[in-house]
Amino acid sequence: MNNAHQIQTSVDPVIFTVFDMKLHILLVKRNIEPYKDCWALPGGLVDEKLDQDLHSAALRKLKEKTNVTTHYLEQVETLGSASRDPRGWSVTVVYFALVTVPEENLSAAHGASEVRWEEVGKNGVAVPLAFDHEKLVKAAVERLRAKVSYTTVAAGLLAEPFTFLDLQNIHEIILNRKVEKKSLMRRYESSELLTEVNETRKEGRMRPAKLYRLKDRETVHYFVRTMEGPR
Amino acid sequence: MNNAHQIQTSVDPVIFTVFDMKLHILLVKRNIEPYKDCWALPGGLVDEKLDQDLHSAALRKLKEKTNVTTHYLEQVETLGSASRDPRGWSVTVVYFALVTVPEENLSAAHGASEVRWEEVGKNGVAVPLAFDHEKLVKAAVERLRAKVSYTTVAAGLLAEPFTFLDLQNIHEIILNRKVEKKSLMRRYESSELLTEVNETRKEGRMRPAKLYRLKDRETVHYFVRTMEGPR
DNA sequence: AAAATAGTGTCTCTAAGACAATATGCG
DNA sequence: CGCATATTGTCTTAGAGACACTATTTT
Repeated sequence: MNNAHQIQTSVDPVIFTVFDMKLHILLVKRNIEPYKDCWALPGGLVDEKLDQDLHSAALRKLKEKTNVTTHYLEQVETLGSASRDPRGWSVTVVYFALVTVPEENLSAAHGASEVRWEEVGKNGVAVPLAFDHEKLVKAAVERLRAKVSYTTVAAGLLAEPFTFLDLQNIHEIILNRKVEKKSLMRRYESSELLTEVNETRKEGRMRPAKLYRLKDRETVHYFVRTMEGPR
Repeated sequence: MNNAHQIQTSVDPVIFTVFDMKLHILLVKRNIEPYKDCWALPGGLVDEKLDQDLHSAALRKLKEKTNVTTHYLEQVETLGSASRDPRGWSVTVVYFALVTVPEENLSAAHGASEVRWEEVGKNGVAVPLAFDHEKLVKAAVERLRAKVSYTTVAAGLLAEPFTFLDLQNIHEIILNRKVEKKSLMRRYESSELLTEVNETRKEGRMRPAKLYRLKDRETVHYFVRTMEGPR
């Protein structure tokens, strides 16, 4: 049992944000082989010296390749096989992260010559991705959709303060379908996670909406039922 | 970026079964350092030569250390850190597996001098475990309980054919609380996963229960609501 | 028929879906 | 005021919890 293991271990964060009424993920263009010049997730090898654990490895990747900060980071799944990387057996731990607004200062560094927010459509992203990253993205999107339909995580994507309409839009964009205004309202009321803010945003010539903040950006409420959508 | 990674990668299956009206997991006694003579999960290093991917690595461990077969194997989570193994940075992928009846012929082989089914109580197992295995067990038990409360996975633990009471017992044992007979019945009826079998089991001096089989042991039905239990 | 467990009926309750009805701020 | 959106009311429906009632064997 003393075979020196050469299994490469990496973390691959799928970083979600919403803008222009669309769900986006962050991609970087690889500038080394294999898959040079191909778009990929902003992940990379775990560094035994730098990283205390997997979670902090994922946070380090987030910080290095972008400089977004996140209020939510969750492990999705781990893929490992002999075939997923041409260089040999490899394992990657997929995370998904939610960030509010895309920062302008995305730093192209550490093996990334370019960084870009890419729209997530019905069938994932439009560009081909390196390795099995399309599969990883698919897994992360599925997890995100599932989680959004029975928790309050989606609220973490919003910049504060936000209106109820913002909240509704976020849900509809992520789930890619309409959600019932009243149902959503009831859910968030019962969660007691929102707090009204008494500022008000102008926004044109009609009744202005109330503004809300999360009492605690770290707390996620779990509901016992999933939102099913129209029958 | 060419540091030779020495991260050990292992899989640790948490193998569940139910007998004597109690939930049990399979443990092996380690016969090598570190944690020699300590009980541990029946896991071990991924073998680049033997294993095509993580899933088959988990199946191999299952087969090697025990010879149970399972109808259900699910990845739970991956833990990796510099500190969880005294020998250095390591990553382990935790799986949970459901097996029907404990087989008598547990083989003590491959680094295990003893194999044993250990009862899972309210706070995990009674014996101390090697490494961070108690944490891994806790994660697996939580996942199992969650899953049982909104899917039909529990049925996979039963030897066929089984009665409805068997099904109810399995749920109550895993969840560690009463479940409503009628609710459970409705759920399984709506899932359309069971098929009546027209044999009948004698069993003493009262009305015999209908016997069921799963139409397909691989299919798991997901409900949109969680069973909440008594209010 | 009595015992004893198996299986069903049915009432209540929670929360979601649907969508109508009001409320409110501004021009 | 009237527009346009915000917010609330409320009816319906699905499915869980509670628990009583009926059914079916065997002795």
